[in-house]
Amino acid sequence: MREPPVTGGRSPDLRDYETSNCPVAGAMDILGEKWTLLVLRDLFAGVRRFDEMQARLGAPRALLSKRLRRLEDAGIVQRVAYREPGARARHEYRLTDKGKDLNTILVALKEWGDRWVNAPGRAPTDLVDRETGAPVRLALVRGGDGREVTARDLRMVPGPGAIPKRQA
Amino acid sequence: MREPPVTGGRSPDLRDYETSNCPVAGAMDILGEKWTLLVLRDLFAGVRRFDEMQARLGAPRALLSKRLRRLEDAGIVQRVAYREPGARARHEYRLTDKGKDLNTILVALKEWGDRWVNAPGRAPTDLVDRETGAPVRLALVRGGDGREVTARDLRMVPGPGAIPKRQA
DNA sequence: ACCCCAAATTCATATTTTGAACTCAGCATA
DNA sequence: TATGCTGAGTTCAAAATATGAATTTGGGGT
Repeated sequence: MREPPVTGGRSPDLRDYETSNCPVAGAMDILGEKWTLLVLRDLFAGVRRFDEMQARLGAPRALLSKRLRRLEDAGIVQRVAYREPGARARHEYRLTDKGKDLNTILVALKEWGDRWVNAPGRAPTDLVDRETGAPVRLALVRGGDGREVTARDLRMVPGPGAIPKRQA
Repeated sequence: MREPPVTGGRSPDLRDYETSNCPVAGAMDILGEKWTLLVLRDLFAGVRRFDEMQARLGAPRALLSKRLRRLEDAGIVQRVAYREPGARARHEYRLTDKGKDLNTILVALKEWGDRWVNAPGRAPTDLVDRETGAPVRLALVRGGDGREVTARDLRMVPGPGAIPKRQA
């Protein structure tokens, strides 16, 4: 009756566990509001000032303000004071380590968008190795030997934090 | 005046290009509505029926219905007819290739959530290699030799589809 | 003919988002 | 001392979305 999941083997069935501590849900709780991931895209692209971000996004100023505050509260961005010569002190937004660690999420979105949304071979940006200039991409790798595996080799199993449902 | 982006080198500045064809924006346009990525999480976990999904998510039925239709229209899920013995024909939702390719996005969200949202070392699921059982993770790899690189080695440069802004 | 079930749809109420206008603080200029 | 400018917001009314409960739909089984 229960058919195997896309990412999974025969058993155990992931559906027999609680979703309350799901890390995807936890991440989406912070990142899932409208504009938030695009704000982060801009931060990764080096945009740090409110007005520049607002102009690029076209988001309502009130929303942008709200989102930046939420990201600050979550420890993803940090307000940093700066002063341009002959202007008063202001502040800009910078990614914290927790924020920079969102990198793979943005890269994954970019790669999927490049493959399925835009015209093929017309990506507006490329990711390259800083030293060699060789293209860089996201891949699933096996711990230990660091060998690449395909999505079909992947299996999801209950981890140390899995919470079984009563009455499966 | 322009400070270097987090992911980038000295120049060219990515902010001098249009954002209209941004693949992240394109992806978020489809995936960015409330519940959508959690629906996909469930589909990856093997949930295929409307009611089971609704019960797990706690989302309003109307929304879930709307989201599934949108994912179907986008070619990410497919309605497939099935019949359980002694019941009438129904249909279930399955990921298409385009949908399965969202895998890395979900894995990236999972990994970030595991690192920053949940209690350390208490991930509810582990990703393992189907054959060896070895842990699998997402990594940035260099094309050609397939060597892993760090986020600090990464640089974003304008690609073939980059559209310069007038009057930079 | 009547009941059950999965898969929705409807509808009234809440919450969010939008866009334009307004505020605020401090430097510059007169 | 007043006036203006600029970046970074806040306010507010209208529009769009989300919520949750109740209802509908289309078969099949008894």
